[in-house]
Amino acid sequence: MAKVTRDDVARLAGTSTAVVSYVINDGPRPVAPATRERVLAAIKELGYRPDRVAQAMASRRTDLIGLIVPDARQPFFAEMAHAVEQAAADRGKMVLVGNSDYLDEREVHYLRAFLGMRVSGLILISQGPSERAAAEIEAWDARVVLLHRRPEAIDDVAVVLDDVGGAQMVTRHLLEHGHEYVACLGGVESTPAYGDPVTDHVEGWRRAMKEAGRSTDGRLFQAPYNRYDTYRVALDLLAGPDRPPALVCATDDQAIGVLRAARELGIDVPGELAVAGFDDVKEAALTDPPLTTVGSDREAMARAAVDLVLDDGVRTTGSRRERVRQFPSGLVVRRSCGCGG
Amino acid sequence: MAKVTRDDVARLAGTSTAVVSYVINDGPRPVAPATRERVLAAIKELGYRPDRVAQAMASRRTDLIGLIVPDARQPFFAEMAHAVEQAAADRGKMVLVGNSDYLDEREVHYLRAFLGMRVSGLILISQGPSERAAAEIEAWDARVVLLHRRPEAIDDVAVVLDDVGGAQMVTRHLLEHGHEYVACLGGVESTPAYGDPVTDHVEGWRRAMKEAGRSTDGRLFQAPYNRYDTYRVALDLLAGPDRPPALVCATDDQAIGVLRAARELGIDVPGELAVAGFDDVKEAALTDPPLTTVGSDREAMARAAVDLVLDDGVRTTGSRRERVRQFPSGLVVRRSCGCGG
DNA sequence: ATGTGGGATATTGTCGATGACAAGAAGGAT
DNA sequence: ATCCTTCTTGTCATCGACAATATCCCACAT
Repeated sequence: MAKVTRDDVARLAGTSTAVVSYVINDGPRPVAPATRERVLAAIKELGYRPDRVAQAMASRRTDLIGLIVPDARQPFFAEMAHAVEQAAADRGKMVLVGNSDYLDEREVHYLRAFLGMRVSGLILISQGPSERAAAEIEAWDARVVLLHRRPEAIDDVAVVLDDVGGAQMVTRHLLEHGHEYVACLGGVESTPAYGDPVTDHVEGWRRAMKEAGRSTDGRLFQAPYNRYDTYRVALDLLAGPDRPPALVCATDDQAIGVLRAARELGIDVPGELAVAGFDDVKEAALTDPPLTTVGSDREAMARAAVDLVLDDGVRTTGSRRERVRQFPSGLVVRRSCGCGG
Repeated sequence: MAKVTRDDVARLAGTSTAVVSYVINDGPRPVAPATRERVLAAIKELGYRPDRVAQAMASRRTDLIGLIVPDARQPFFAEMAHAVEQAAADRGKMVLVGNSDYLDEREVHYLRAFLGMRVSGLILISQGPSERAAAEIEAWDARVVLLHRRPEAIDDVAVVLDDVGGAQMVTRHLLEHGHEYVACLGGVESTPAYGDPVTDHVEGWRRAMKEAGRSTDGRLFQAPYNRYDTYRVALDLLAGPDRPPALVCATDDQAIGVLRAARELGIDVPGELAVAGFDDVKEAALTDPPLTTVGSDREAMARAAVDLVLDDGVRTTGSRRERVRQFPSGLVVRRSCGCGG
């Protein structure tokens, strides 16, 4: 079956090709109702679908938004990606998702690929220092909005959470339960990265500990960002001689790994070990015990990111601070901290 | 910064535009080494990136593969999507992922969108009867490979698992543990769909029960395909008067919901209730107890799907049967069935 | 010298739409 | 009737690359 083009439609409708275009994306010129009907009928009869590639070519636009995440298999990113898709769909845009797999190289790869596809904007949940990504963005003069994480190298508009405040909040909460101290499970990055949520979580924990007059020395542990590796790390940590009485994790996924390890070792949560996570992924409500964590309005953040990337104000001037849109985080109390029952 | 086009490169390198193309995708004509060097230098100096849209326009090809899944937030689909991405990357293709959210309308939406973007092929993990999808595929004369599920309406090449055999296998295994009978937790579809894995799982369970001389009457239950809803359904099911001694679930995600409900109710697994899932998602190894399930070589299936969609033989003739590539499933024994410890 | 073969490079039509601009038609005012 | 408006519709250059075809250049055989 040969491809149906706009010319075929025009021929059948007895009009010019321009009119067909006018009907399709109503504008830029008005079309007489009768003509419109004929064109519509022809389109339906032939089963014509405009070729998006050609449209993009001619109009120099697309209704695509690129979204790059570290790993869409992780619940948090999956949920965030879904929220972005929804927000984009509400504005008639489609989202292309790329997984960087926490690799600089793949991040740049997708950046290039998406930009080459002329996406109308890019939302980036970055990883690592991202200097190469920054260079790429610069080279293309691309519209980019950073989401969730804000690498120092990339100076674009960002939509982030109050990570420090959130972590401080949970830590305080755990402290209020009367634990002698609260340990922290952070990430594995060697160099604490500026603008990194996990780094901020650690900072929040530090502040809460300090204001409570507790020392943080030797109480910060590290684990990868996924439940599987964290599970292994936690087995050691919890089986060791100085198991902390309470532990705040930088992400829910890590907390889930910890919970699993605790069960394996027969450690009662929250009786013998209080645990808290961060992110409030859907699954946090279904762990055993349900996980106390820090939540945010993910839909609102996704919407903000989409709006920023599509509307003005993205490449506005202003200090770095002013170009960051920070959302509040809220404590989600469940049972893993020792509350309720 | 104005966009750098191929013409700019040609000008700087002092050659014609065609030569630049020849260098970029070496061919179809040879280029003298010296010239190639000059072109390469010019490309680097200008930071030139070929415009993918224009390339697609002119060459009538893209290196894109569309993948439509019901919901990428579910572990199984997320893992499958990842495997497809890997397989595609190995062949130099990029994957575009769309979520149908189990809606016919969105399935067609993505089908249209991807086809309009001239993807070189489509891999479809379909849902529902998909008549509209079938019509769309027909209209575009698209290269489609069905993965995981094979709706009756769409008669394309398919890559599937031996779902019946797998379910039969686990059911037998549970039966061998000496349970009086094994109940089954299937999906919620009103009309059992042809080519649907879950329907096949139920069929496998039925066969295993029959060959063991057990009745299946009143022993088939239903729940949605995700852990959250299944958790609620399971609370009722397990708290009821005739709780089954063993339960095979149509998916791991459901089994995880069941496990959670059992814990909530204080029912020991596998002591008081043996549980098995299907899919062997990564998480199955980390549940408590670890989940006995049915696995498959996901990478091989993804590779097969990608190969089929890119190579010949896709629209080959042959009976429906012959155009289905079925992979074997294998029992993954862990502890939720009562084995080991 | 002249012809010739073939590798390297240039020219150009094409893909399928968009949208600026030109042009045509219809209706109103003078 | 003639001339403007105003509303619709048609023409065509354009987007940025590909690739078929044409052309050039030069070594080599005759």
